Amino acid sequence: MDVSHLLDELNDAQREAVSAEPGHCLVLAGAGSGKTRVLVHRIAWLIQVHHISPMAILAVTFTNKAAGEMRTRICDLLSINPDGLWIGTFHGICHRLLRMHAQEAGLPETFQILDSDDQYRLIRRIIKDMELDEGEYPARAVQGFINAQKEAGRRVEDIAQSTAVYQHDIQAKHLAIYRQYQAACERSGLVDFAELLLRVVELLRDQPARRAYYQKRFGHILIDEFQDTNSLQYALVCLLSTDLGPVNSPEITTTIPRNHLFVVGDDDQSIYGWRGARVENVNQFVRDFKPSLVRLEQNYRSTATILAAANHVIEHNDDRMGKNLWTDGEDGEPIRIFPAYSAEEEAEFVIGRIQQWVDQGHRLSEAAILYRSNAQSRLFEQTLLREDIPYRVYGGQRFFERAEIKDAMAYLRLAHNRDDDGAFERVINLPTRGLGQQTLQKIRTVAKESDRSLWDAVTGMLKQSELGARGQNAIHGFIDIIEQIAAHESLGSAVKAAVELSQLVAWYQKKEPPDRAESREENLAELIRAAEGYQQPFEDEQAGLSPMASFLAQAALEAGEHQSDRWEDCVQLMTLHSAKGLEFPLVFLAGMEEGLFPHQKSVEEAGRLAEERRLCYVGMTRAMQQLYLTHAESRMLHGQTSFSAPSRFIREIPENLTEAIRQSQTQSPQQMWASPAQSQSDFSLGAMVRHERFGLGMVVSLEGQGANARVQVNFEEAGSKWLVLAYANLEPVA
DNA sequence: GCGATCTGGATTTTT
DNA sequence: TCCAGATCGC
Repeated sequence: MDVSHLLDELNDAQREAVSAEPGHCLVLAGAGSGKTRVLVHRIAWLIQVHHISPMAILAVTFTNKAAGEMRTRICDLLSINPDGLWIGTFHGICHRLLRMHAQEAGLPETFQILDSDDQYRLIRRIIKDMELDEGEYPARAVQGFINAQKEAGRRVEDIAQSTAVYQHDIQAKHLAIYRQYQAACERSGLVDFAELLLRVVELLRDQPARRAYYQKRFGHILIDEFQDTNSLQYALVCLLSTDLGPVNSPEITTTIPRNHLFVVGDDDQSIYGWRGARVENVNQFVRDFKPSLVRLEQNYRSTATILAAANHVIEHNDDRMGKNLWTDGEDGEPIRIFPAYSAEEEAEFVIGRIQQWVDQGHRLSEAAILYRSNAQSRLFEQTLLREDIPYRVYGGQRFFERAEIKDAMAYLRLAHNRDDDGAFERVINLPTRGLGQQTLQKIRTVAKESDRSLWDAVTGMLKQSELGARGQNAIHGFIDIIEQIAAHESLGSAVKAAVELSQLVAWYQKKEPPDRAESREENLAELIRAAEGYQQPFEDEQAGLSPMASFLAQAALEAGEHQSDRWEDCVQLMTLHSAKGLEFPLVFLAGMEEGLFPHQKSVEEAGRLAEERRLCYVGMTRAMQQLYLTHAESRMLHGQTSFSAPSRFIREIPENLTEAIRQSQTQSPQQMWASPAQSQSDFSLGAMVRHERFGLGMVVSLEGQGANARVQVNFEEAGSKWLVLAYANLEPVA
């Protein structure tokens, strides 16, 4: 078979990776270096050249989107549908394994997935039930604690046994909540996201035969975005590998042919440390598996100037694996830096430049405005709205996260599994059917005392007539609805029944303004349509899942699009985090200010600056042709005007790669930072200073050093305002 | 059960 | 400033 097409369009490094000999391989893939292409071609290479069965290949990604894209591209490349090939997210794959081995993993066959929102609600409920102070034990923090424990592979028992730290009251309480939470999950047959992974890790760890089976089956394991893996995911990879001595008993490993890991990642693009991702896993992988190493450094996206600038910024980080992006393309235009007086002016400037871009015959959708935090989108949106320019904001609520969808889904969940207490709590009185807190509390108490689910408890209480007449009626009605939904055979009609019988639409119409209610109604209609057209994945069917179970799992695992992607031509607005993996001809990094980016919290907490810098690197490398960095001297933050110096990341770009749009201030940002004249020693209490905009003022206090240095000034000309400023924005007056 | 009012907190996000 | 969540009064 002619396989030249698999290598023809690749550069040397890509070719080296795709055709790497059996053994482990680590591909360090810089931004825009064609990493997905390498993964896809590698899989095709394994199938067509090494005649590996698709069944023996496991490809893991981080998002459903990436998994879908990879599948499509493989289909295109091979022009066959590689059935049996496992491509999915860590969670998707673990879900699949648990469906196949529910019993062995200690789960009921009907187990359902608890998404973050469900998890949060459940934890809050438990904290309330335990009569703990919600101020002292915020559910969010406890949720973080529990997930962190699970991600470290720690069960309640593991922690309870490990001594000292958990003797303190707070930790002991956290642990107690964890215990209650886990018990509640088990009673209801619910599995949270971390649990999906942990159960599989435990299954493979404790059952050598199973482990051996999958080690043998998956001869080739490919993992994307390895820098984003957490401890649990790393543990899973180790368990699936035949090579990691300590976890495998010799009698088993010797009988299994060696399997191969192909890992792709970029330590410079690790931006999810705050949610448990461990860049260290990349180095750990090198130590544990001694892979061959391929660097993809040729960039096909950005101009040489943009790459040079990004390289300079990222070089300020230590502990890199080292990589230098290059291109054989053109130098392109300089990085443009705009110092705005205010955030409003920044927005106007950015949108002005976008209009110019369009006037030059380009498309709106080629322009992206990237920012550090979501709140920054507001001003841009206002300005775009005023100028009547269409735009799209990424992020926000996704389809299956919408309240009305979750409501309807709770009816379905309950119809599917009566023990789902989370679902019960959510809709037992929604729409309100006259059940008060008292009745509800009574039901909870009974359930708790008899260690039964709420559904069991309430049906029991009905039989014993332990409820008031009104409550009795209400609950009868509710039970009736659930039973009716459950009686439907097809998924589509069950969902339709859930939406109709629940009378959610009427409820929202009564409760909310017409436009809001209308959108909810549309979403519910969309839900029915989605259910009616739902095609159960082959694997789910194979695993013996009912369409309903599979639909519910899908909804939790894949929350759907943020917005219906109307393919309109519009400006793209998103956070730097959401921009990862995307590219745009024209990119604005807005709000490049100390305190905002790098964010204050990351500056304060030791060791978090490097990740901010990587985020900057990610942002810069999104740009194909033009890159603007803008910062505002003043902006409204939490209802107060605050003043900030330009971001240190601007300073880290050599001046010869940049062009200052306005030399309004005394110096360019680079000079502001570099100039020895602008240091604390040049200011003293009571000294007079001048500010470009606020005029003459007097120094009333001084604090901080370097980037965080601030001086408080009383500006008499500006109506005796006391403003806190960066030194760099002030000029001493003799 | 629900609207009006008060309060506190405000990176980043996928599964 | 702006939002969500808690609290209060009917």
